[in-house]
Amino acid sequence: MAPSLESICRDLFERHKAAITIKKERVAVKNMMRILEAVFELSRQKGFQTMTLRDLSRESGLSMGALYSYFSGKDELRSMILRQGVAYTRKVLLEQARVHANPSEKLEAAIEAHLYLSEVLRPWFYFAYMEASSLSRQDKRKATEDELATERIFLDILQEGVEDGDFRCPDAALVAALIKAVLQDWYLKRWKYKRRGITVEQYARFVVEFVLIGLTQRTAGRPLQKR
Amino acid sequence: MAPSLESICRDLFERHKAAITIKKERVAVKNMMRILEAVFELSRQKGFQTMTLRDLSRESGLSMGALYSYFSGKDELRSMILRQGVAYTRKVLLEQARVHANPSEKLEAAIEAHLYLSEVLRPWFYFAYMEASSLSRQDKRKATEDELATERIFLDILQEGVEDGDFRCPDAALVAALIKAVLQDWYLKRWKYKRRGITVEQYARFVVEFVLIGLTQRTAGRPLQKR
DNA sequence: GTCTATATACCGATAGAC
DNA sequence: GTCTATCGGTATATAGAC
Repeated sequence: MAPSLESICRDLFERHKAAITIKKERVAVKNMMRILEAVFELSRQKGFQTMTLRDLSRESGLSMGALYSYFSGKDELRSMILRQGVAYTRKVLLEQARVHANPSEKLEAAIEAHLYLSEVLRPWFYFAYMEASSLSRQDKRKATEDELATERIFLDILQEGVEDGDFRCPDAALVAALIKAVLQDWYLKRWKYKRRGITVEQYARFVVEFVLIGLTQRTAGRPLQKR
Repeated sequence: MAPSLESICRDLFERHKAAITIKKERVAVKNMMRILEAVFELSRQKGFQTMTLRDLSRESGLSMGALYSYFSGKDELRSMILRQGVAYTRKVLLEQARVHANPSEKLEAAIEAHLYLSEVLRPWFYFAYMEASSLSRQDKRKATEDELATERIFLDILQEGVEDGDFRCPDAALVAALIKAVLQDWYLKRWKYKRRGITVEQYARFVVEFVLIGLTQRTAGRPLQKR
């Protein structure tokens, strides 16, 4: 199924059926989407913590009481959203790495998949990044593991390329971190690229090209100048 | 003067003398440091919005009333910190670009300077990044301008290198953005690099090398694969 | 299922003693 | 300069009508 807010909200409903008091899927998914769109908009404007449930009630069109039929409290609302996004991203990236044969193509496919996914679910990605820091100790630990898991996908592709002799890369972990940082910049600083008229296709091409050059042209390196 | 929390707090006091009711510099700077360290710690733990002034009072050791002698309200506290950090960073980077002759050295010096600065003032940089999104409309506009101004410093160096024939770079703006994204990752995801035992020197060397290879080995590029 | 009305608690900010 | 005590406002969460 193509990634979209609706498909991921339906998934969300399935996973939280037990806790949600509304039983009709059509009603529940529709309202869940209204709630999430409102959360993303309000969080973008002023942050999740600053957003009050009264704000959310106004923006989503549901009453305070109705909101509490969909989640048990403000904190649970946040962690529910975060958990759902992570699993989805991982699934898509692994799929892309699997269907291609050689490391260069895998890398290109994974980079493009991440960019296009963050394009469709940009509010979700933005929210996840910004709110990950204000989690409970336990949830925060899980969030760092998720970050590393995504990076691991890129790292595995890089290491496979090194073994095959396609890539020269003495510090694959750093390259994987660089890729992740650059992919994050696309959805975190979207205004910057939009202002310059850069499309996701152009950005994807730039990232793939720049990284592949670094992976194929690497020399042994030179000592860092002391000062 | 070498960058440090104390020197930048002294600067802060000088610039806000009019609004601060405490007149003895020694007392004011000492307490200002305690306040800022507490703000950074609490913001890191749970975000600036979630941090209450009661939290800040407890963590800093000053009473609620005393806090209000150092800033006129919670919002002013935040924007005071943000404004102070930006001017400082810009000054240091420009200084580094100025004292070197050729573009490669300028680029290397600016990258290293940014990394070392974010090392010394890491809590400050982290705070600035995380809180920039929840600003007033006017302050937010200023924050985006500041972001572009920092990027502009790198862009100017790149363009100078292209003119001199040292760099091949059809999309300097994207490379500048990439550099900035990677520098930000160092202070935003510090735990990741710390866990892997990567020092700031190693990271600086990696970034400089990877970017310079991209700038000297670039081909005309190839079409993005359709799918 | 969704609403309004309200209980309870905590926040930012200030006044005034020391 | 720093403190304690307190005001007014607003937040989360719930109870009960429809």
